[in-house]
Amino acid sequence: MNIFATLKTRIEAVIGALIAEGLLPHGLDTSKVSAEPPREASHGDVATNAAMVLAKPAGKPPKELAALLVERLKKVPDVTEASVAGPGFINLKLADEIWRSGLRDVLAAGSSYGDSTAGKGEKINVEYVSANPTGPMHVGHARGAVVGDALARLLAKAGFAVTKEYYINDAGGQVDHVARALRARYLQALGKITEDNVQGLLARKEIMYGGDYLVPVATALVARDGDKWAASTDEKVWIPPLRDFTVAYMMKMVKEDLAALGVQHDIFSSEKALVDAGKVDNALKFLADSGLTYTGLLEPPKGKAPDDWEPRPQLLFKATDFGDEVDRPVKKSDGSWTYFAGDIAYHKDKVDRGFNNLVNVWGADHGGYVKRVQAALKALTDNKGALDVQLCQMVRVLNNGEPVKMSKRAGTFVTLRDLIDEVGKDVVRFIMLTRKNDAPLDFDYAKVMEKSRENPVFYVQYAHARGRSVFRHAKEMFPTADLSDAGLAKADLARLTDPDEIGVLRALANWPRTIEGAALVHEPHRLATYMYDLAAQFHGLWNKGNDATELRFLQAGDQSVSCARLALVRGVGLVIASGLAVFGVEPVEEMR
RNA sequence: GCGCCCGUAGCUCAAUUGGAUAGAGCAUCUGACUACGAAUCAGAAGGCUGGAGGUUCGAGUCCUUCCGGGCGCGCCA
Repeated sequence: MNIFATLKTRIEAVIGALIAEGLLPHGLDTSKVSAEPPREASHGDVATNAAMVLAKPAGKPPKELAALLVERLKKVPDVTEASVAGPGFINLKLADEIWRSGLRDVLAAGSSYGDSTAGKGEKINVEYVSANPTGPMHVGHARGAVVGDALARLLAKAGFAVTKEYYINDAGGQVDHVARALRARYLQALGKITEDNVQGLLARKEIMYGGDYLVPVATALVARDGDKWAASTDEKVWIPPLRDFTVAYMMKMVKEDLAALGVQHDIFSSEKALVDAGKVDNALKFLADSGLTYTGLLEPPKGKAPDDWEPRPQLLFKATDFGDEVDRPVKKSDGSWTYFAGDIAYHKDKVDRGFNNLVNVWGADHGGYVKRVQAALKALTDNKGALDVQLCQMVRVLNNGEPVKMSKRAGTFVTLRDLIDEVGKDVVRFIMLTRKNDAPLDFDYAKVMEKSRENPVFYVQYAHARGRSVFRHAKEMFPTADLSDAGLAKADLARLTDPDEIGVLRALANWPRTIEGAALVHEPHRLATYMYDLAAQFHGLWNKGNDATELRFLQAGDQSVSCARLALVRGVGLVIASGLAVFGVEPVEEMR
């Protein structure tokens, strides 16, 4: 248990004692009582709002209640000072020893420090990337991939049973379009048509794909099937095999790209497989049986009616019963299922697999789609299921402030591979996690490689590398000392007395609650801020040793103090490393 | 026209989920290197949190409304 949770239970015990003595009413709800580090360090180590949230139900003015609590809190173990401040906050000061014992906890837990049981082992499904198998992955996919992957790792660290999932949209018209484009490249590869012919074909409205990336696919198809698909002009003959071929090829590319990013999914779910298994029909029958679908007409969108609008009866899902703006079509007017119908089936499938807690990571252009899927999930689970959709805003790729639009490799948009080639996997991952995902992000090649405080990746990695460097020196200086985590835990930590040293220990004690908080609200980027701040404190302490040499971590004549400080350095390194692990980033041993 | 997201220092962004005097970096100004790597650090200055109402002990955060920006808006996926 972390220090703040410990203090909270002790505060609750004090309240309980006051209730038992009849000084506070029975049945007092303490669920809103908090024990948090105050923003302002001068306010002490822990602040509680107990007096303020309990004042009304207890029928006492906040200040009076606070005074009562303060008297008792002063006697609580590890509390050295308690005082009332502002409107009724109670500020506690703790003995330095509690922070030192926190450091021992870090060393004992190692890389699992900060792990939480908040998730109670509950199953949660995180679906992310889910890029259509129609072409190479681009920057936008990269952001979704990193955010989803880090969120999944974060939730796992916070005690959830996480499944990482990818939904392959391999059933709709998009993949047919790619098949048509592939056919053009295929005929070209066979020498039957020229590049000009290809461009002519690709310019046709129904063929929206066909970048150069299809050329090797066509070559591979020729290698496998020869000219088997060249003769027939009937799409029905060649679309299915070409579609399957390209989907398989594209998914292989997608998986390679994701592997290069260090992203791995547990499950790949196929839309086509859902359709073929009849799950769409089943899901919609389920809704129909619940009386949640009907055949009706939709109003045209207000203020922006399409020119060719004409009302047509369609099968609609009663999304408005579950908080959506309008009812949503599940069948096209030709009677075939809409994409939404497939998505209903897919989410039903997730529910049937035991997930009531779902997270989807989507691009911001799908924002308009959120409510209807949430409505569908509520309908499918009798309002029990929860779906959180994390929307990722655009990434602007820049180089020294100049927009980069084209890929060097693919010649069209900036691909995920471009990013990795340019700056490396770890930098891509970290930078993608420095902003909350619903805010646009600038990704500047030059800036993210800069070696300065401006660049959070560098700054955090530098702190880690500096710590490792201290240990390299320590091994020479104290060749017989036990510098393992277990050995350092036995160091005389009472030698850590400088306010800035204690300050770093306080920061380490905040790691577990940072993890829990970030996991609960699905915001992995919070860890980036934490790591940056911890790095800043560490660099500050380091530099203090430049002037005050007695504060340097290593003191040649004093192994005892050196080991205490090495324990601190190691604690910082462990926490940074465990934060980077959530981000899927390797901590570096030294900067080069 | 409707819906969703966003609006915080000159710039780029935080802010413990409703907590106290809203914090960092950059830029500006002032300092610290015969170094456990100064690739860093210490300090100064910078704010009516887009505007106006409301909810309460307490609002950047929640509600209403307006202004400004982004995304989306029947049978595309």
